[in-house]
Amino acid sequence: MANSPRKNKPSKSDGNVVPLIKGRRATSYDVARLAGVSQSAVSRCFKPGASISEKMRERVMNAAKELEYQPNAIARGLITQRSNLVAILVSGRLSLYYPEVLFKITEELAAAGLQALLFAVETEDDAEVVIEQAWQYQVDGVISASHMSLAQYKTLEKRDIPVVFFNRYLSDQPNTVVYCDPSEQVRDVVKQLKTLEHQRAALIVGPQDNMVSRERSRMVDKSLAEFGIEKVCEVRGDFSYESGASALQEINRQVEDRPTVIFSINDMMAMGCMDEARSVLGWNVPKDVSIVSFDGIGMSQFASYELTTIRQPIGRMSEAAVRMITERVERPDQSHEKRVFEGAVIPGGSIARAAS
Amino acid sequence: MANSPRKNKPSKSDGNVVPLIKGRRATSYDVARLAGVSQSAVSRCFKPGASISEKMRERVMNAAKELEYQPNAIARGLITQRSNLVAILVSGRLSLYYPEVLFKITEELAAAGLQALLFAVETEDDAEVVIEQAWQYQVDGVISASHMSLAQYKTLEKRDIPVVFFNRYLSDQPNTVVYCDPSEQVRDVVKQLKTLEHQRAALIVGPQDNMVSRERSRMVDKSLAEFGIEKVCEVRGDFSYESGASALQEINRQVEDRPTVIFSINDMMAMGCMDEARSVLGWNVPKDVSIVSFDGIGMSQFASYELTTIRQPIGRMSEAAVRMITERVERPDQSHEKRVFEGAVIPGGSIARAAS
DNA sequence: AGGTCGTTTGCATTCGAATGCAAAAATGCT
DNA sequence: AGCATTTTTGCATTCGAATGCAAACGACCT
Repeated sequence: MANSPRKNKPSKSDGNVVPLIKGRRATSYDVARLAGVSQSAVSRCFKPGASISEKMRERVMNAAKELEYQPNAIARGLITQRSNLVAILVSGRLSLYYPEVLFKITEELAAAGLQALLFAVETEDDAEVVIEQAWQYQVDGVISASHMSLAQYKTLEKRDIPVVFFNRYLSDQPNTVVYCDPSEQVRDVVKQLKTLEHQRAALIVGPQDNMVSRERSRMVDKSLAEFGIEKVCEVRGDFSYESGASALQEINRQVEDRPTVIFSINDMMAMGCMDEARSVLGWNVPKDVSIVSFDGIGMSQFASYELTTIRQPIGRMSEAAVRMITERVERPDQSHEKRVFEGAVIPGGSIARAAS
Repeated sequence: MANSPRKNKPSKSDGNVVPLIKGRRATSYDVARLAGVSQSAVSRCFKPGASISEKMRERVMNAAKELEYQPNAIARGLITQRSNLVAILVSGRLSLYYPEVLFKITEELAAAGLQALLFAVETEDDAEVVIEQAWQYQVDGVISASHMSLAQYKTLEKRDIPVVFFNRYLSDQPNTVVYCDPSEQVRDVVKQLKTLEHQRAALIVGPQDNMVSRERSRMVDKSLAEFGIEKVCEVRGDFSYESGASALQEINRQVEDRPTVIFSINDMMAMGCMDEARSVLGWNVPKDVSIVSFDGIGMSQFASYELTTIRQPIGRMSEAAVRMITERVERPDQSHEKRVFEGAVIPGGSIARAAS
């Protein structure tokens, strides 16, 4: 018999079709009934590579179009044990600096048939909550661009949810990471500063618990030592424009002999610092002091700033993150991997020969 | 009998518990078995307001904790017909200007027990695809901060999916909207410009199909007319910094008599314009030319720019959008509503008495 | 026509939680 | 204690699609 509308057929007599019962969306059963085939057939039509004859596919697809049928991803997820959802964990800060990253990642995920489930994480407690929520939604993977503790990571690992860290990683722990290592570029820049006769450097770093900040400052320290440039002080900011401005004041307070160059761990603080130098302290950048920073965000190249900065290839990094998560969703046994990209120096107008 | 592990009880004899079969997550049945209760009881424990005794709740919760049980939101969604997912449609542009909006919306949604499913929309064709995907995921609602055609909106409406437009709306169509109407502030600013003896204004607008741009330029035109300031030209940009810079060149080309004030439909172009004026044309802002813009994004207040701009209260707008979508998810018959916020003038240093 | 092999199709079951209904337990009242 | 009433609990079914298995079909060959 062609029509078994539901398991228990309520009325076997009527074969007339209600196109779309007001308020209820069409299911595969509705399509099957209209096309006069089984529900399995409908299901198979929407699964690429399934065994279906051309004739049947056409019949089903016509019925599907008529009823505006689209398979229910929720029901599919339940039976296949694959939600096709990927959790994206972002903190306010990151999304502020790299809006493009989010957009790019979403786009790329969609191209791979995955959806981005966005989670806002500000504190470590947030992360706790968010990880449970992601687990409830059966996400197939996590891209983490926010803070995550080792315990939290272990939880995800135990639950067999692959995690890709974006621009951070857990040390002493095998994990999958997209990262930018600008140490070569730092060395290049410092070398250049040496030839420009710089002698004293100040450093503006980010929050203590931030890994990117720690790594970058380590690189700066190392290269300064190598080329014999003295580090006169180090002050801490929170990555924001305002904190860059006050960092400069702090530097000015701590050091009697003005540094010849200031390194900022990110562009935003560098911009705050530069503006403060020019409009409050009345220093000329780069004549009185040079500024170098990290990130290469769009506005660092605005004519008012033209920072000399070390860019991260975030487009390629986003791509890599998505590729890595999809690979691991397909094959959960995939081994861990670190993809480390080089930075690139954007030569701007913010460095010059040291003032004598 | 206490233990019926599945519908067809395979072994009624054994009561010993496998804590967590490797690789399989605990289900409500597992918890029920461990606690020695029915699956329904477990389900009720996780539903606020359900009829459950204190004693039972405790027993179940202990078992749940032991098994690290969290209800499966996918399965729940299937039976309740509520996914608790809200689609957020963003275009690259918007997310670039208001990264905070996304973050804020996600946070607020989470507070209301909803999750943000992010979709990247660049073209109208993207919107088509995205709407189908959202439909597949049974989203309970849509917040649209990107382009959407009338037909696309009608599709969603027919499917009973509530839509909240963020900073845009469909005219001649009842719809639910969060919007900013800065006409009062435009008038105030123009009035002030009049007292500063400005006579000639140029206008930098955005893409033709962009509603916000059209509305804002309409307001500017109206106020200029009211106060008798001549509009000497109008050039088109694409909201980007670069296009603001080239817009200024275009203005300079088109008009022999330099305008006394330039209106830019958004901050980003205003910044491009300002930089171009200062560093390429060698004009002094605000002495030679004043600049006024819209948005009030963070960097418009950086010391290098200090734009006089008309801010949108995006924090409150994000909140309102979330409130409105949750209301409509709870009660789909809720009538349409427009929430219009006022703008706020941020008095910056980019305007001055007109050059004579 | 009959037989073999490969392809299509349908049947029945499954995923995990929610819920209407009825049975059971707890409570209140005389 | 006995009965009425309320609260708790369990049973059985449901949501919508996917899939292993077996039956039906078709193509091809002798």
